[in-house]
Amino acid sequence: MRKATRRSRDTYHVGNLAPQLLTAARELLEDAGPTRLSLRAVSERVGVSATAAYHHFANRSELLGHLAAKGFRELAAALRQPHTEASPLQQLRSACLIYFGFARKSPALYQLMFGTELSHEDMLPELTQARAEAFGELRRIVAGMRGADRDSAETRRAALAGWSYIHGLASLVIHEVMEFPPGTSDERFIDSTLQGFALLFPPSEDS
Amino acid sequence: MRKATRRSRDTYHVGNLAPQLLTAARELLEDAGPTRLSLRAVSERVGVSATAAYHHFANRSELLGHLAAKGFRELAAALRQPHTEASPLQQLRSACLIYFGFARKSPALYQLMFGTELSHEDMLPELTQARAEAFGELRRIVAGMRGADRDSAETRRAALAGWSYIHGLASLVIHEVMEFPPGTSDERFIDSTLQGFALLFPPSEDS
DNA sequence: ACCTGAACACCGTTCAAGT
DNA sequence: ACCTGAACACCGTTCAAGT
Repeated sequence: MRKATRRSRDTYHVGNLAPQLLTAARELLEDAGPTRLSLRAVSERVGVSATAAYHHFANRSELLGHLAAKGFRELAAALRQPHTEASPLQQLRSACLIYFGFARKSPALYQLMFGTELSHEDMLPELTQARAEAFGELRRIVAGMRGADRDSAETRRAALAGWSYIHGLASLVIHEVMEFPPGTSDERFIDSTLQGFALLFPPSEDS
Repeated sequence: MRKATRRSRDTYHVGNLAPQLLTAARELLEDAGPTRLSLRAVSERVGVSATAAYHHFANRSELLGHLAAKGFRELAAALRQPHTEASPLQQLRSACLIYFGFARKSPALYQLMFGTELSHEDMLPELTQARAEAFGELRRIVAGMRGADRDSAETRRAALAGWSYIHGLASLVIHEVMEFPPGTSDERFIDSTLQGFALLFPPSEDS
């Protein structure tokens, strides 16, 4: 007989509850958004009591922090492409596309990574490091473009400028502040705004 | 005798509850952050019942929407400076400083304006318009810099690129993704990242 | 017209208790 | 060691009722 009830004992003391909670949270994240993602809903999805999570995470913030850290690691991995021997501008374009695509594919995760939900007080070391790793990839790309040292102050500045630009653009689009032009590809959109920059910083044509 | 109790009847039927709620919300916003700002706390601060707000706003989202709209109007006003007859780059620098200063002075308001808390479904027309107004100021500034038409496609692209950059930079700083270098002025910081851009887009020095 | 109080369905989090 | 259930202090929101 033994009906498989909802509160199945299959998930009692399984031993790997933490990763299960994380993947459940990740699944719910894109539907609920980072603000409305609730610990209770995550627990219920796994089939576990509402308080079980507290034996694996200090609180909701910490679970979210692990989720964000995973996001930064994925972003870093996506950016860790082979050195294509293309022109500097092509490399910049390519990195922008990867970054922009990541944000567009997982907007809620991206919002979590860069948003208000992360309690900045007790930051997970894991998260701080994953974030630094992602920024490191940006520096590596920029250094390659310029044929310069990855850790020089100039490269850092250039990478921060690039990061600001692409993060701002992705942010404006996924928060629907700017409408993403319907019927346009990511490629065309990135190219268009990259052109916009050239207009903003005229390559010393007159004067 | 007539003690002035907390639930004072002074605030019963005053007639201007809506603006009072708005200013109370604005006051609480920077302490609580956009995510944790609660309608109940706002009502309590005004000295009114928890449900009174529903006679003036459809729900929490709408109140937040009005707050954000006010923020965009303030930002637009700050940007609406007289045309200083300076070099294009000086004008860009000046606009960036104003924008960056706004975000740094009211980080929670800025996060609300560009964040997840705004239910994008039923957007207030007021908010959409105030936002467009702010972007209009950016376009005006960029058009002035380039000596071009404010509504041309090129100016729009350049303005969007500029907006992406400064929004990204402000966003990274106020969300504490990038540490704002301690002991540095906004001026120095903006100049430094603006230089970073020059490095990213080399002014055609070598072929 | 404008506001209140009780009520409902949610939250995060704690704590004693169970296995 | 790992999980549960009851409980607490919060939420947003509704609705009938008061002025």
